[in-house]
Amino acid sequence: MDAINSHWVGKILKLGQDNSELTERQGQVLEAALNLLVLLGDKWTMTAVAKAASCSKETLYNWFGDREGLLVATVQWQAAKVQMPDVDMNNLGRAALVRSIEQFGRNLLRVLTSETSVALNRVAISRARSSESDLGMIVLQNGRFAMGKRLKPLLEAGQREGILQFLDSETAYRSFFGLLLRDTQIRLLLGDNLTKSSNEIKQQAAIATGQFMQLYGV
Amino acid sequence: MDAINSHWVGKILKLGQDNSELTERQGQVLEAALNLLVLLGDKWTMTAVAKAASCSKETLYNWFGDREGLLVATVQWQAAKVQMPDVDMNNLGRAALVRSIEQFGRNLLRVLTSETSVALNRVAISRARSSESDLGMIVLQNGRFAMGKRLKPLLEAGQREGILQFLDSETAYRSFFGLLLRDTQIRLLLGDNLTKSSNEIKQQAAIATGQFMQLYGV
DNA sequence: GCCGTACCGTAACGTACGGTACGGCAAATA
DNA sequence: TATTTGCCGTACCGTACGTTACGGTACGGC
Repeated sequence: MDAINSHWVGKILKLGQDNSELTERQGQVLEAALNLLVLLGDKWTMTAVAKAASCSKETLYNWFGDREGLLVATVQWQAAKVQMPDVDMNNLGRAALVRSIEQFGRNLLRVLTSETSVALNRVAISRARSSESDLGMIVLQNGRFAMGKRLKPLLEAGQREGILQFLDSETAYRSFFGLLLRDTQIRLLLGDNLTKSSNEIKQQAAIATGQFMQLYGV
Repeated sequence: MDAINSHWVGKILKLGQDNSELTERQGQVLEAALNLLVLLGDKWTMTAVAKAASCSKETLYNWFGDREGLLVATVQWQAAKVQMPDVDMNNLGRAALVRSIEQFGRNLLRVLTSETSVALNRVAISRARSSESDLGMIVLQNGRFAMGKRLKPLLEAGQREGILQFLDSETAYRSFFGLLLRDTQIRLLLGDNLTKSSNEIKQQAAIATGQFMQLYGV
């Protein structure tokens, strides 16, 4: 594939994390592609996307280059939709800190157990080795790492206030992640039927937060 | 696929967990298939297996039925090789209990971060939705659940001795799993380069055990 | 009105791969 | 020795899917 002269390469590369360059129609196509990814999993195909989006395959290739490009654009389209609310950093008493962490945990758990996230992680994992564009890293960047960037300042603030204690916030975050998810994510990925009601998510976030405070509270 | 009259079905179904029915030559083929799975990932193909094992495709189909059957047999072949040592249930003082848990954690962490485990989980995840034989469940059964069967009696003994306290051992096990692995497994699956040295594994198992005792010790 | 551009629908191409068929050969069986 | 069996190597078939090509339509600019 001679990518040098292709008119779409610039667009793909420029896309980066945000999708401000996308037209409304392109967004519709990506939305259809995303839904189909959740629906079909590894049977997701260019023809199917074209049909579902009511567009021609030629358009898909013009806009996104190839299958991998469409996949990446679809993943980023979803990533841009998931915006974690900023955590509340004001009036950091212990109770407020706990509330913020717990709130964060609820969001993280809700996102990572959603059908969409599971489907996206599945496809990224299945292509983790062979993919040129390293879809796995994109998913990690937009999921696991982006979350860390949100939570860690809160944890560090908690440490400054003398409420928390740890050597580095990265490790503390990883602990919280483990307490929160346990084996949930891998079981979902493997097809285990762990349906998490909104209530269970709330409860699990509360438990994890309590355990986290027990380990890292002063 | 008309499986009713196929002469191999009985063999496949009888296999179950153990592979006592396999001839030595069949074991060699599965070993080659396993190595190739680690090496090729989703590019694992019947032709490649036949070539690597120096056998004909026809033989593969005669022995294992179809691609899925060979995949399942390969996974079970690996599962039979990984035997967790039984945990030491005697003289259960607190120190001995902690030592046993930590030892268990080391093994679990070593297995689940191995290239083989990652490759197997990858292929099971990528086929989680479409697979007729539910490869994901087989992997879970032989990995996550089999481990639980080993650790839980130990935890329950610890509770009887008044060293540990929890509502049910399943939840306690899930907590330990989370503390031990954190985000390690998902990151490995997604292609993140987390090389765990034997020393780091030891250290991480110690940390997780300490935290587990902090949460569930009396 | 005419041209270029963008897009849709669909057909066609190339290839990779799951699955099958068959010839040959060597060991077991009779 | 003659026959059957089990397996290797390889050629082959059918199909699915990524990718390309092309005819047809809508539309904005000159």
